[in-house]
Formats: sequence, structure tokens, C-alpha cells
Amino acid sequence: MTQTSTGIVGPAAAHTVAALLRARGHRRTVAASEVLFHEGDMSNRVFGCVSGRVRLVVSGAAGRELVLAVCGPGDIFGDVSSLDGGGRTATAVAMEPTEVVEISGADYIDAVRADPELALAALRSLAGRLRRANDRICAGETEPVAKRVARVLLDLAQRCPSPSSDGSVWVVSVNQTDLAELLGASREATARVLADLRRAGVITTARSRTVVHDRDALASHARRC
Amino acid sequence: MTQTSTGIVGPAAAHTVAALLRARGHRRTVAASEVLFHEGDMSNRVFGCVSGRVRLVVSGAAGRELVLAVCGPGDIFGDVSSLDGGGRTATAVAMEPTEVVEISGADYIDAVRADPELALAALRSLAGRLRRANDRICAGETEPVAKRVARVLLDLAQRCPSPSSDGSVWVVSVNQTDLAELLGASREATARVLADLRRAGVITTARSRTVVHDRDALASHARRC
DNA sequence: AGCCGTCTGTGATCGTCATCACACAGCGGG
DNA sequence: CCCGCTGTGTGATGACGATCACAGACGGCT
Repeated sequence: MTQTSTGIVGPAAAHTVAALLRARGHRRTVAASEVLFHEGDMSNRVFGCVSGRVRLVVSGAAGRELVLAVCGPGDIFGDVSSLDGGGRTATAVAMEPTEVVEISGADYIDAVRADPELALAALRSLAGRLRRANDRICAGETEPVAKRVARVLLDLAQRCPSPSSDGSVWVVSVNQTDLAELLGASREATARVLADLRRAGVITTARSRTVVHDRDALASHARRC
Repeated sequence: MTQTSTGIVGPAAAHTVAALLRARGHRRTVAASEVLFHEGDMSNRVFGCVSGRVRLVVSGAAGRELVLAVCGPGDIFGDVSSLDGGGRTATAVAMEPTEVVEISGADYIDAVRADPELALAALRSLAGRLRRANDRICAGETEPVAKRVARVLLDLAQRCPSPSSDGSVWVVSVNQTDLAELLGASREATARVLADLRRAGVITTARSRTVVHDRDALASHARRC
């Protein structure tokens, strides 16, 4: 467990895939809260996020929801279904007005077959996501909520750089409910941890926004047990 | 969350990869408890399991161990490191005398580049594993231990068919400690759930062995909350 | 402005599960 | 053959976190 563990889909090495989508894909703008596909659906279009953010959610036992990932610009999603022919693993919901590029599953497979470098890029993207998923399994099953909150905040701060973030302050634009579902914890437990961090002077909180003032301190919270 | 959630690496569509390993790989026999690679290592050889079983473990917070997957015949492991160049995500330990085939990371990448069908097979394998990892995240963060035990037992019963299993009885050859780490629960909690299932006549237990007598009943335990 | 819906912050309670602490049962080796 | 090791089965206790229950705050909308 070497990395941070947010379910954010990494843009790592996905540039070739993104290029494919730009070249062959169909561009589209979706409104906030609009659903691109539902968990269980048999659709298989592959998406790339150009601007904005998309949340991938699953509904677990007892009606609880869980955010598996937050996709930002450059991230690819929806490719798993097109590869294994299974239903959608999650529901994709735009978190804000978002621009996406999409391509049919068949076209995606064809492109992968035709271009070895594209295939490698897709493999690397999946490998990275699997690595992150394993990290999250490990964190979720061994770490207390306080530590997970710190990890996820750190991860969001560096992966989804809010426009308002400058050199010394990182702004995370997610409300507490989403944050809790990204952690696999209750909204209340998350709020209490945020309160502790606030009292420690590490962050400040506001409506749908958390501002990280001291990243090193946050990192040490993520490390210590 | 449509599937069972054991971290077992699926042999699904991995046949082409297995064929590659057989063709170009180096065959080797490892003894029980022998380690193929350690978590964090920078090695990048790719392995295929021919016979026997290999456990992939990570050590989480507070010294707790977690079994991410149990690989059986036909399963591929160790490919993530060769793809993204990162350290090993887990430690691979043979659970019994095991035969593996291995190939260097570079050869693996070359082969993927050269053979589109192989690349697709590798993509499908990773997609399946990511799907399973997501299922486990969902289960771990929303389901109580009792349900998870039932799921994992079911999964092991059908994926690692013990030689002694016949048409009506499925034998799972794993001790309670491993079972617990595969669940992300304590050994004691797991033992208590097994005791309940035993009293309900669904399973019988013995040293390092659990026998499933009534698969449907077990499945209903996995379903109900 | 005034209202309503969403989001936040916190107390109280209660259940699940981890941890500690044993007793005991097979199995292998000296 | 007996000892020790590994694995199993269970009780007691305590802590972490889910759930319930509100109060207040902020923003958007008419």
C-alpha cells in the first residue's frame, strides 16, 4: 500500500487513449446531475472527460451509496464494460456542467486491435486503476476513518486542482456527503473528522468546499495511526 | 455490485496470456510458503499459475495483513508492475507446492505490442480484476461480516474446485486466518460466522478445510442483509 | 425580502466487530 | 510418546463508527 487511495481514475499515460477519443469520438456536453449510464446497464460506450467532473457511484447493501471514483479532465471511464461485455459496474453522473467525448465499445476494441501503442496505454490506465482500487481495499479494511479522510483530501487536492488553488492553498470542491461516500464512511463521521482538522488549523471548511492550508500536516495525519 | 467479491484473479479470457507464458516463459516449481516477490519490490516479472495456488497479500495499517487475491491454475499475476513500472502492490506467496511460468516484464510488453489479440486478452483480464476489486470495495464498506463470509465461501467453492469436491459438496481448502484476511475481518469474527453456518447445517468445518453442503442456503445468506 | 432546499455541525445511543484471553484438538518431530 | 506448533472455538470487554435527531447557515429563486 504505497499510494494514496482515492478512487480517482488516474490520467496517467492515458494521453493516447484521450487522443483516440478526440480523433474518433463524438463530443457532447452534459448538465450537472445528468446520468451517462446506470449501474447494471448493458450499454458499452467508452467515455473521456474533457472538462468538468464525473462521479462513478455504486449502491451497496442497505441502500448505502458509494463513490468509486471521481473522473476529471483526461480521465477515461466506461471501458471495463466494453472489454468484458458485462453490465456497467457503476452509475456515471456529471457533478457539474461537463464536456465528454464518447465512442462506441466496438470502435474502441477495433482501435485497440489496430494500434499497439493505444493498447499499451489502455493497459497502463487499467493497471493504475487496479492499483488504486487495491489501495482503497487495503485502506478501507485496515484504517480508521480519520486517516482515510486525510488521504482522500490530499488526493483530491492534487488530482483535481480547483481553479482557485494557488501555490499554498488547495481547494477541494466536494460536499461532505460525496466525501463520505468516497471514503466509505457516514457523512457525520466525516464531518467530525473535518472538525478536528479544522480545530488543528490544517483546513477550513465551507459549503461544498474544503480548503487545505497545511498540506504537510495533512500528510502526517494520513500517515500516523 | 453484481458479482461475488472475493479477490480471486479470474482466469476469464486469460487463455491467450496463459498460452504466451507457456510458449515463451520459463517454468518453475516453488515450495509451499515460498515468496515469489515482495510488496514494494521493483521487480517486474509476470507470472502464470499452472498448478497449485498463490496468495497475494498486503500489509495494511497497524500491522494487519490482507489477502488481496488467491490465484489458481490459469491465473496471471504480477503484470501490473510491469505495465506501470511501479513497485509490487502485494507479496506473492505459494500456498502449497506450486508450478508457475514466468516471463520478464520487457518480454511481456513486447509480446503485447506484437500481438493485438494478446493485448485484448490482457485488457480483459485486467478489466475483470478491476471489476472484482470494485465489488470488494463495495462489499467491504457496506456489508456486515456475515454476508461477506458467505460470499467469499461461495466464490472459493466455485473458483478453486478442490479435488475432493463432488457434485453435491464443495470443499474449500483455506484456514480461518486466510479466510479472515480475504474478508478484511478478524479471525475470531470469521470463526463465529462459520459457527453459525455450521449450526444452520449449511457447512461443516475441519482443520484448514470448510465443506459447503448446501450451496443455495449459502447463497441466500450472501444475499440477505 | 422572504422562503425553501441543501449543506453543515454536533449530541446521544446502540450495534458490530476488533482485541484480549483462554481451552482444546490434531499433527509432526525429536 | 509426549511436547510443541498450528489451527479452532468462545467468552468478555471496549472502541469505533452508524444511525437517529436536530439546529443553524448559506444560497438560489420568485
